[in-house]
Amino acid sequence: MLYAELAINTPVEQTYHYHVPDKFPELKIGHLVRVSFGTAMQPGIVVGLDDALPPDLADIKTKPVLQLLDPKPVMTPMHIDLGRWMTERYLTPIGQCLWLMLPPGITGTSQMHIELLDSSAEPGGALQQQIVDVLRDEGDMTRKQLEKALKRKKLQSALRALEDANIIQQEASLAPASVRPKTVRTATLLVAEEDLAGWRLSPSQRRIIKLLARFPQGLDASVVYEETSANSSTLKALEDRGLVARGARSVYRDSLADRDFIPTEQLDLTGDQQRVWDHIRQGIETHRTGTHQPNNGHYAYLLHGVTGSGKTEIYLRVIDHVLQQGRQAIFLVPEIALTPQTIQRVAARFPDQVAIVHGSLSTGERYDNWRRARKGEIKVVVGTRSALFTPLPDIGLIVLDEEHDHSYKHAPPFNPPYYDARLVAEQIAKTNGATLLLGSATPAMETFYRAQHQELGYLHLPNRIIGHRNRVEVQAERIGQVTVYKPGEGAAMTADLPPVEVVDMREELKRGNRGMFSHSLHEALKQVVENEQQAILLLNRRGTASYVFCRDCGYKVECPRCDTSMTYHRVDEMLHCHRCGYQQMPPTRCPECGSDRIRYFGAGTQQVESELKRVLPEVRVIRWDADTVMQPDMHEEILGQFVQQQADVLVGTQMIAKGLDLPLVTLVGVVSADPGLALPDFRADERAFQLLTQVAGRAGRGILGGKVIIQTYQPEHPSIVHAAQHDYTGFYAHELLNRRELGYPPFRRMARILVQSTHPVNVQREAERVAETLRHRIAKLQLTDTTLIGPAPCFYSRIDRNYRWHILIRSQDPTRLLEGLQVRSGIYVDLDVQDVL
DNA sequence: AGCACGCCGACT
DNA sequence: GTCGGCGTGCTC
Repeated sequence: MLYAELAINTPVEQTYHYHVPDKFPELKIGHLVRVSFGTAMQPGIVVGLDDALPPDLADIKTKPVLQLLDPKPVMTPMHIDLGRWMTERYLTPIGQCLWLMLPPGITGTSQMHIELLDSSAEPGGALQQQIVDVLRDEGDMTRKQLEKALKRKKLQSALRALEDANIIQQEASLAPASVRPKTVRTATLLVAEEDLAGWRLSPSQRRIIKLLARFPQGLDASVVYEETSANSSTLKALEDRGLVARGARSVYRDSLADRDFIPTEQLDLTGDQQRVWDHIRQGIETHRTGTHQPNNGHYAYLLHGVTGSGKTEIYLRVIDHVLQQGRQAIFLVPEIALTPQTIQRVAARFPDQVAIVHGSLSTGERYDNWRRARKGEIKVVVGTRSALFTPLPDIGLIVLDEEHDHSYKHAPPFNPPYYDARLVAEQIAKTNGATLLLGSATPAMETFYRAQHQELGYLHLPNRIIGHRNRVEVQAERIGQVTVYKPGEGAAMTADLPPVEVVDMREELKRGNRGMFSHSLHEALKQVVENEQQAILLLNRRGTASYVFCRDCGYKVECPRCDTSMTYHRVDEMLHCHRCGYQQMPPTRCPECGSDRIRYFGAGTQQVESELKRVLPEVRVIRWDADTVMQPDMHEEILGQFVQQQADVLVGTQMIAKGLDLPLVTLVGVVSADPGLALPDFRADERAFQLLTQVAGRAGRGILGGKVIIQTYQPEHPSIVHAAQHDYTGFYAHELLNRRELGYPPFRRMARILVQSTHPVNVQREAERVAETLRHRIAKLQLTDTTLIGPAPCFYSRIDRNYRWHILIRSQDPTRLLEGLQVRSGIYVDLDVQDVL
């Protein structure tokens, strides 16, 4: 007898064994099947096949595999191994780890159907009687429907009593998948056009025939309607007369299908790029020939390159190389909407081979991308962290661009496992003999540390490229200016990073300037506008909020669900909560004292815009932040407007610091660098440094050069000092000392237990209970290197009605402490925490 | 996650 | 005496 070991999507760590009836001779590892599990009907993934049961299960009687839900395996053995690895690393049940890799909607959920057997029954008990009445009036239904009809849950015991009395029967079934292949209607002409000479046909019927005659293979009905302005009844009429056959065609939902990318060729490499590329290529060759030592060998690299140093061209070269070997590549970016230029470049270099995978796709699009990838029809997947799990048959390369970005961490309020895409990518690379490239201008502390310790190959691109000498000269002539840049190696022109001026706002205050802009920044902005160049103004407002408050009594409008200040949005004239999305009308009178002197205060982009217009009345401004971007596609629109010089100044928050290439920007101003420096997060300084360095890199990417002005009240802060000097290694060395002293990553791992509850008392009690358990275990297991911080309220102490407490754990191996820990709902265990706010 | 089993208060 | 509360343990 053949037995299948299945992973079921339940919060249970173990797998379950079922026997395989003879009618499934083709059953393979990775197949999705339907089985009875407990009282439910569940989908399961085959993770093992064997002729015998494991010895400890020898005298168990197995249930059968009931159905094959997809003729093809839904994942490769590599992906199953990856799931097992995640189970161990993140202490998350195998089922949940594997389901993470499936497109949503591919399986339905278990449903309990209730059938009334004896409609004349008079059961004891009011509830039982109600159930019988409802079933008699409305017919058989599912458990969910019954709960809804009776407006109550907890029907368990009543239903069981009814079943015992043979009044009803309950049967579990698996609901059908909510996502399916899409089909479109087609039409094909069945006769020759000339044979219809004597037929009486309406004008629209004639138009259809005429059109279809040109396409003997048939056309999509939608095209027919569009071209002939006929409708389906006309087509139906033709079908009824036997002239046209209507059919259906299976299509892929493809969000890229109606976008054009102008194919581009490879660029010549600079000397630096050539060295990096040679290094990677040699690595791939050695790897493929098997002489490679996987553990200290460098199939995994940190590509450390300043902004504009040409990392993307390296990525494209490696992708191309891997595709030529017949393998596929995954290219991850932090956020699709914020990196349109990068995506554009990848899509243009590999036309018709790229799919884009991210969270805002419809389930249909995700399903179709997934199916195409599984069939080997996609060569390059570009996407956010979840794209890592695309079932490509033979992954040869994984790129993580801007690898320091925190969006590579999967974290609550999503479902576990709380994986780090950098580590998962490395695991895939390791098991699949693939190359891993982690690229950044400001690598995460952990990543650089690992590169220093030879766990990752270190590749460096220290120079910014402005362009080819020819192009630069042509451009300079056109603009009528001499470029400030110098020729580098080969044909490339390279540039120094822009000079950074740090303005001490305390001095400005002393000189009587109480405005938002220092004298320096004001002058620089004026210059930019006069010279018809462009500027970016960054508002670092991580962890800060603006206020709507009463001038008379000081009352502040707070979100009733989060206890954070609400922000006024001019777009819809509403107050918004940035944590949970709650909205309300702005008060016209103070709810506390009745005063009508309600004021809006805070360093929002709106305030920057108004102030800018006050000091430079002729300036044209575009704001780019979460308030102006209502839909995801507005990112590209805003960016497009700025690129086309419809504005002089782009004002925005963190998101403007990402990988934008804006050649006309000659000035970057950081309005205030200070928020974010004082946050209770051990990565706060690192984040601030990264943000400032990244945004500074936006200046002077064209031939015009540029400069950066950082306004701050803490000019001596290490994050600011080092960012101002573009000094990554200096910052790294300084921060590493801190981390070592405090036992933070990379010296120990940092785990976090987050406790959420709508009851402030419960949440504290629960957090203290968990902490007590942990202290107990630390003592019992003698985990001398493990220390707890907390329990304490989180920085964001309430989000969306939930009060939040946490416990932070510093440990060489938090797994030992946390494995087997009972976590009830509302408790989230994150073993590699990024954000601790 | 569901669901069954099991042991204690408030209802007929 | 039963209904139903949720604590504990199991699902091949």
